[in-house]
Amino acid sequence: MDEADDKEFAKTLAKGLMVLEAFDRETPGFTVAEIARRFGFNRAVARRILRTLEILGYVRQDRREYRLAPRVLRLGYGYLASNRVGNLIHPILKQVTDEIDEPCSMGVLDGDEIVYIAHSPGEQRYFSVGLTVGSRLPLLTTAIGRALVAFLPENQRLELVRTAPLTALTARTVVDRERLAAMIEDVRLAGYAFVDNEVEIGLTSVGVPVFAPDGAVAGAINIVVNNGRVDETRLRGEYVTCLKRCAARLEAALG
Amino acid sequence: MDEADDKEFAKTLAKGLMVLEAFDRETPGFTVAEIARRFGFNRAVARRILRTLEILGYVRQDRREYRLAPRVLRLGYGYLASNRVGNLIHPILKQVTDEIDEPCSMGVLDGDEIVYIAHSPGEQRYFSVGLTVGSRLPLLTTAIGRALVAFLPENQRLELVRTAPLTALTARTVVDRERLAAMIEDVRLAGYAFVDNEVEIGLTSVGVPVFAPDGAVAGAINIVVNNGRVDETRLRGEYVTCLKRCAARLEAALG
DNA sequence: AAATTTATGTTCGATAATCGAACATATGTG
DNA sequence: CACATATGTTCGATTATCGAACATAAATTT
Repeated sequence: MDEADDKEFAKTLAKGLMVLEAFDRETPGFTVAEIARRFGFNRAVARRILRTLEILGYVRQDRREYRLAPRVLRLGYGYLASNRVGNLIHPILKQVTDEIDEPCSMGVLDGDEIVYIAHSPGEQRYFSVGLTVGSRLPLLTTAIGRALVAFLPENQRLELVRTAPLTALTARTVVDRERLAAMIEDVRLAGYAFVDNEVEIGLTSVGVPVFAPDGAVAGAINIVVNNGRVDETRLRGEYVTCLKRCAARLEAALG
Repeated sequence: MDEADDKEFAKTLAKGLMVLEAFDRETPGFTVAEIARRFGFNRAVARRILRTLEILGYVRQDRREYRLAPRVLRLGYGYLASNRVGNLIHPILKQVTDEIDEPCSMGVLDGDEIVYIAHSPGEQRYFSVGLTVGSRLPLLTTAIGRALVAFLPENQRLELVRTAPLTALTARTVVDRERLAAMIEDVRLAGYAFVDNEVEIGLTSVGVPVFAPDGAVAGAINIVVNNGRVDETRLRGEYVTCLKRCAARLEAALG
């Protein structure tokens, strides 16, 4: 973070936002002291921030512990509304799920991660990973991420391939950046990404890019399936075709 | 807002959050001056807040205009993750949509509004209103809202029936609070809410409450249909039954 | 093109918001 | 019950934030 320019940076605001982002599936609640410790704030600071957030309705206090309140959803909602996720994107993704009963999502680039902005779940029988709006995934290890990166302007693409985090989620995860660069090149030529067992053993995913009217890549969409349910030929054929049709619809709707 | 206690309230944080909430479908972008005018900030203040938000990645500047960046989704994501919206709630709602192909949502109480925390769209052919995670609806005019209010503790229920905003969205909207109180009483006895043309002419909706393990109402779920597609008997019968089954599954999963 | 209007960039002293240490009180634990 | 730990509360010191004033840039009009 480039917080160098002292006079032009509202530190209190930054701290408050840090606090809001701290809440998580693993740690849904914090006491004042926990927040203070985690961020190195003085306890009085942590307390004032939490109290402010409580007065504004973003958190609720239960005993000593503060938890997020539904009002926090307002903060992200403007983004979803601006991008017409509800009335355009989500229904179009649902068409994919209707056609082939597998979960389908749309994500956009945020820093060096993919953020899901819409998700249409398939049958819920498998797929333990809980993906929602706001879920984050690594850029270089996922089909949706590679589909997006592959169509970024060259300098940005190279930069991300060089620097984006790369952790081996499974034994099959490609962590060699040279090899990755070549794979992403292939994605650009093929027009889609195919990722097999690199995120979680047993999951295969295909992804294609979605373009903005000006030709820049705006995001990407994917389908995730359990291995064995669908063979590779069909994934690369029928499923990719379905995704591409979906991408075309999205481009038409958003254009 | 109870900003009376001077020493214990971080004003800069509050201002920053106001700014983040300002972005909208209608006004997705703001200049520094627009923000300053809207909230009565000094321009230097508005600028510093926007620059801070930009450095932190929550907004992006394009020419003079600032727009939300996908990072804002992090702020609400903790809430969704804490409540297991992705891996539990959403798949269960999808079962409803699979069974009867109509949109189904879950909402919770936020102040005197309902906020959607999960939404499973049906066929996209109709239903222009774009509902997503984070969408807000009036409490007393919607089936989902009435289903929730009806099962709140008495004092809170009466308070909300007395004070929650009540605007006539259509000619059929019930705006008489006495009558509304009686209707909500009926909802509690019947176990579900049925609302017909009060939100938008042509839409009918049914809603049922979802309870937390401690017996308190945690939220509510609904189905919305276009008039004429389904007759009232079937809505009150089959559809309500389906919703109640869904509510039971949610209660089991979250309990 | 020049003039006018409106928006933004920038600076800097004044002000009040924020900080942090220190102590008081509450809560949990062995 | 005593000890450890967490939170509530206060208040002077500090410095982050404010806002007026001016400079510059961009739109709009004549």
